[in-house]
Amino acid sequence: MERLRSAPPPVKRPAKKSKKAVAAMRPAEYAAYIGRLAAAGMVRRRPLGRGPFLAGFRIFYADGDVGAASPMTRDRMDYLVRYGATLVPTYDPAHLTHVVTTLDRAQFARKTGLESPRDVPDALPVLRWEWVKTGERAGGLARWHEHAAYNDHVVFEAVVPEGERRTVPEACRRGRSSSVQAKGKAADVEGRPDAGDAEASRISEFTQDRLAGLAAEQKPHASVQKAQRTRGEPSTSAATPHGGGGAADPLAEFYAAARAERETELRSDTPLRTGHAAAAAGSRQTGAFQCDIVPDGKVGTCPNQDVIDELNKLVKVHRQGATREDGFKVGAYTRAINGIRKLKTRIKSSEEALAIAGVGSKTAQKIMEIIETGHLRRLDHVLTKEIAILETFQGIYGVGPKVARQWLAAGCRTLDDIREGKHGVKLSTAQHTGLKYYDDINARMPREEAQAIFELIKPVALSIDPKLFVDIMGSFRRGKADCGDIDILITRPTDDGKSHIGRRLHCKDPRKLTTPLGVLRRLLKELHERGVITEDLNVPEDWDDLELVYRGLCRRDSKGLQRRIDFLTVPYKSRGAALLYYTGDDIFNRSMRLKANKMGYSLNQRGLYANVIRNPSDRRQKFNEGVIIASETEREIFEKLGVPWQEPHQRVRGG
DNA sequence: AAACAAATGGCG
DNA sequence: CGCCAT
DNA sequence: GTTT
Ligand SMILES: Cc1cn([C@H]2C[C@H](O)[C@@H](COP(=O)(O)OP(=O)(O)OP(=O)(O)O)O2)c(=O)[nH]c1=O
Ligand SMILES: [Mg+2]
Repeated sequence: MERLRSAPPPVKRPAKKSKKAVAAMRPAEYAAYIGRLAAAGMVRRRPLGRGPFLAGFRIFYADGDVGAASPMTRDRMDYLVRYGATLVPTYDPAHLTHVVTTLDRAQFARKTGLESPRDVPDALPVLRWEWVKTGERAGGLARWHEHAAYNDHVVFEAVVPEGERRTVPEACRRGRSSSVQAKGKAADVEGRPDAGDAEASRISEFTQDRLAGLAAEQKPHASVQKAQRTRGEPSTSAATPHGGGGAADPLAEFYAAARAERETELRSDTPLRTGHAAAAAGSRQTGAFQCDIVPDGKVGTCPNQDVIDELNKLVKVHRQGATREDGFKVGAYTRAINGIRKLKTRIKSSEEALAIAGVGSKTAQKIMEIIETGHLRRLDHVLTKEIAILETFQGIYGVGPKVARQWLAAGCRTLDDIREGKHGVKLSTAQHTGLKYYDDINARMPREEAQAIFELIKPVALSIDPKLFVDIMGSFRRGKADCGDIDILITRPTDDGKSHIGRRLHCKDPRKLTTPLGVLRRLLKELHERGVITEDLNVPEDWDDLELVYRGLCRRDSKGLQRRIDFLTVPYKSRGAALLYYTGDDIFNRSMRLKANKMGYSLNQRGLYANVIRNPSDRRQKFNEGVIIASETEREIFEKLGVPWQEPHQRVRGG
């Protein structure tokens, strides 16, 4: 979704309509209107540092407005025009180069009069709004297929030429080669004139009747400003109501408002639930939080395992899909599978299937097909070789969906292709190590081996500083019989005024430090020398920080496989939150954090924070950090969240 | 018809 | 920043 | 894809 709301009123000078008249316009009318303004040179066309990256594009923007165009729709239309696009007010494929939409399939079909997005001409891309916003990035507009609105209508652009291809993103990259956008486009694009100086040509390119030169390329723009915003900080001042002059805390009234809101919800409590749980669950669509439900610990073989197996293949497929729809389907099928897993009897009818939470009519049908035939025929079409290849590539540490798709698109099919650097593939250092030990890293180890390796490490740590707390977390702490890696947490009490990095913050005298280099640095050095740690993947850069993360490989002895190992060091005050985080599992953590979020809190590996103000239109975005209310013990955090205490082995929510 | 949303850090 | 990792 |  859109994150910023920084755009000033886009339209400068009215020979125009009154505000009221504008507000009453329907989307198509507004599109035509703003087109006329643009034609008259009355739209400021290049507001920011980037060039008119939409120059020459003829875009139909389809939003869900019923009557008048909403402010957001107008905003976005303004934006499109401002960056050089020509808005086409109706769905008219012959005169379009792009369709941009926020609609789901059904809405889109209704709006365009088509049966389905499949019926859009093959060369005409239908893209999400997010694609437009990528034009502001350093790398310029993203490739179409990465932002396809619907997974059955994905338009690919021409393959990036050798020289352009990259394995690892380059931050300072400016424009894009023209061939990126050149081919595979609507037929009317061929042989368009080069837009030359986009700036100059734009003046005469606006009329809707004329087909503007399409692929006006962004030329490398000398003065692209580099975003300097600090991570996690709000980029707007939307939360400061009155300029926030000299007040101690400009957000004070928002704290009060947030608190009041929470308390209101608390009063409308259901007796069945604890106050906080109800407050949080009240606004929620899919009911309770997973972390609230303590698993009964019973294990039995599932009578519908075959169904689950087939549906999981569908999850695999959609996991590799790049669209938003795919993302939601992954979630939807996963929820359905969780529902099915709870059943103690074999599903016998579609009615029975439909009764399962998370199973709707489509999934119920699929379930019955599996029950009756043992197989889901749809999988024959969607579970392709390409899916398997993408999964193989993503098995390399440091390779995610983007790089995997890039390699596939470039023509790579096997790990040997990657090893041989075919098609211009380049590897980062971590990827290189990941490929070298591909099989080792992807194997899980018996918990006994994790234990044994840990016992090589712990004494070394304690010999550096006997007051350290050192323990294995992750799946090992949850009691799993096999572990994907070893997760080690390190901290140290400060009752003697020292910490696991010594006292360097308060004491400059190196002779008084407990550990001259900091525990972790000394420990890693020692373990390298002993041959326990064999490769680094990710080494902390600022060793002065109390919170450090290390990732690498290790092995029990020269005959052992290479195993992934992670270290996390934290301030002693954070130990409860860190324990909670690092014990997981990941799904459990997300559930706890989601609940915290909905309660007006925020939970991370440092603690539980209250009075967190979030952006109402994007709840993931925080306006402030909040004030810490729990961090020293796990139990305290459970209590404040109203989650029943659960031992590590009970905190399993994922497969 | 709209919602569905963890939170953080390192690399290049 | 965008990607990848936990 | 499902739920509200
Ligand atoms: C991967 C991941 C882990 N975590 C937390 C919870 C995990 O238990 C902890 C360690 O991460 P992992 O080592 O990736 O997970 P794990 O130890 O639970 O399972 P495995 O046996 O496969 O190693 O970090 C998250 O909070 N979010 C994540 O996305
Ligand atoms: Mg682990």
